[in-house]
Amino acid sequence: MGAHARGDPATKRSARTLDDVAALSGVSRATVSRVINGGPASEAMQRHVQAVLDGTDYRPNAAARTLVTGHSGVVGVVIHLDPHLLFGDPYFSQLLQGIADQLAEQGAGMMLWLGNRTKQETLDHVLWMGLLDGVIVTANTREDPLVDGLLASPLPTLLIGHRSADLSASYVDVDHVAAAAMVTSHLVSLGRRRIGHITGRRGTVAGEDRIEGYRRAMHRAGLSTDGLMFEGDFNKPSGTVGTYALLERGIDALFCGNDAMASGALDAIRERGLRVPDDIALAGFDDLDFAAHLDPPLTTVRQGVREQGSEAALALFDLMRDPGAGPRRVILPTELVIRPSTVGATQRG
Amino acid sequence: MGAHARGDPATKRSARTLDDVAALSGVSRATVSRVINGGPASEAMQRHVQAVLDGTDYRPNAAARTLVTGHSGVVGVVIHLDPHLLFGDPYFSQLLQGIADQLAEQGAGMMLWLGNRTKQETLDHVLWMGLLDGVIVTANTREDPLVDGLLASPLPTLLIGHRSADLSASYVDVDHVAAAAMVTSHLVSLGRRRIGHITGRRGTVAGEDRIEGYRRAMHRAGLSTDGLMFEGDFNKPSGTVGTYALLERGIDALFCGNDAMASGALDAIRERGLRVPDDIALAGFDDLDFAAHLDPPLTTVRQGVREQGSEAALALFDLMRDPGAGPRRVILPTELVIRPSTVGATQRG
DNA sequence: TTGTACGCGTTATCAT
DNA sequence: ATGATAACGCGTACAA
Repeated sequence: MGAHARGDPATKRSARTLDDVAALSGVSRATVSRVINGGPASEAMQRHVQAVLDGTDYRPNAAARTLVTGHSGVVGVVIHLDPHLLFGDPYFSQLLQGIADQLAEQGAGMMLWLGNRTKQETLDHVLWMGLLDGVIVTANTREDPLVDGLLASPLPTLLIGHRSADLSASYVDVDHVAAAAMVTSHLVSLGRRRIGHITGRRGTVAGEDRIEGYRRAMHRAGLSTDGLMFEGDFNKPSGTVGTYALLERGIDALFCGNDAMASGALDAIRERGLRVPDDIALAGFDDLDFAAHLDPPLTTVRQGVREQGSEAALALFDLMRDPGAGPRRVILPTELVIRPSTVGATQRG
Repeated sequence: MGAHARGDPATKRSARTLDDVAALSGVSRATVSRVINGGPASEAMQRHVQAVLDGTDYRPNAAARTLVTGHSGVVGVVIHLDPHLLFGDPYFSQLLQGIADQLAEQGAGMMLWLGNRTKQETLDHVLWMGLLDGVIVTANTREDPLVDGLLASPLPTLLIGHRSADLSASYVDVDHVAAAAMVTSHLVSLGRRRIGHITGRRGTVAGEDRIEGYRRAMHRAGLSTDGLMFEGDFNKPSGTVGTYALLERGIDALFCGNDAMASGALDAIRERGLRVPDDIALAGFDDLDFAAHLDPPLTTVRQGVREQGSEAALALFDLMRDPGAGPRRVILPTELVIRPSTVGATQRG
């Protein structure tokens, strides 16, 4: 019942420290360290020590290693969001997957902070926890003391999304304005004239940039946006509510700030007995998995959320490797994915 | 452009180590350490050092602290699941929220591993990363080398869910068998006789335990289960497919292994032109947020997923505090939530 | 109450 | 190529 190596297939000799292994192999601890870390060592010595190593349950002490090298191999990830927003939106799960994937690939650990606390508390916590080599943080609102604090700290910081003020910051983002303009122009090109827009949450960069893109495209086409916008919050219900409102004012197309709201819009449109795309052409943003399986499949903007995550991790590693080389800025491409919700294929086969 | 304390509201004096602070306050570093950690120190000294401390940007070095104390204040969380299963299922997001919440509450950090790697790789990684005070891992399949490895390691380990073989392990779980029997009995009590069951993924504890509960309740009621079971996988599509299959064989009620599959079942039932609950009484398991908003709202089993997460964190802390006191076993209560999908209220208002 | 000094386990610098 | 030995920054027994 003791805490011995019960369950080990081959019973390994216990060696807690480098000195233990050194004693077991009859060499100095420095040599063992070199064998482990690939320092200069003769072929014979390599094999000898490695053999001993394999016969023990030795694991390097991460704290000691971190103390002397100055880096831990751990990066922080901060996704500060109201819990119900966080798990309601597949976007963040995918983002997390992308980050986790790439970090694992690089052999790095990941410390995670979700939005359960105030931003100030979270900031203190992250900074206090020291031992981080760098941090990835989602920057989705215009005002964000958490992001400010991280950027002001000595910690290498990489933003996912960015505010226009983040001039000297490193970030990964997509061009929301251009992408939104692209969708809107697509609707225009289909001959639609009264194109509504259900916006994302006020104060978010993505939400407001997409509004800007919508506005520009409409203006470019010589179309008015008066009374055609409804303030949503990125959640499905607001898509439904907003659609009822906009239908009253007469629209022939609708661009929703994200897929979730487009899904809600679809419910409202169907409930009113209207057809998509015949009566209303509908488009979303994100291309989440379900978008292709809606009825009809949804035209939307694909932004490779997962890729954003892994690119962020990659860029952070680059930043950590050479912090002096200036900020890393990555703008990922977006893609207009045209599906029957706008192009009007017949409903089914 | 230097890495100075630019951006600090009040420009703090830089103090990287305890010695720096000691020099600044004219005392020994031991005294500063005591003030920080609440050791014996005079009132006057407390105030004096604290004042100096507040005037600096000093932060304790986590690695050094960990090295000497032997604990890091960081716990690992391992949720090993196929990515598409992970983010398709709100269950895990909520679980993670519950865990993260409680860990933050306790001032602990959280290192996260998701299922991007093989279990062996993940195991090595977690163990290699040392410096963990304990680990929480989801145990949802019958065979799991990852869980086995963690349990065999010296790391305090807490399971969420458990296999019957995990006798000496600490875990938080619900009684799936009893809960599934409860739902099934509810359907029986409504006069239903041909009650179908769409199971969870084969090999999962939750899936097989719920089958067992269903079987027992049916047997107790003297009902046969022949041809009434369909093997699902916890995902919505399998609910739809399974429902079509079971409808062919004639059922008047359906118990799905989770809410996601029940949602898929609803689509199939509606598509066949049948009514819920009039023609088919429908029940799920989990009581995820959307269950109450289905049409009709879904009868299901609430299992406080979030609570499971926070209870797991709590139990782990308890285990770490006194590892000798034997395994901690927490069985959380479940609750049958009866809604119109079984009790047959009129469709709306 | 406060200061001195040692040890935590590792890597890195220096001789050899 | 290998072995002593000095850091790394902190907590804490022990001495004062």
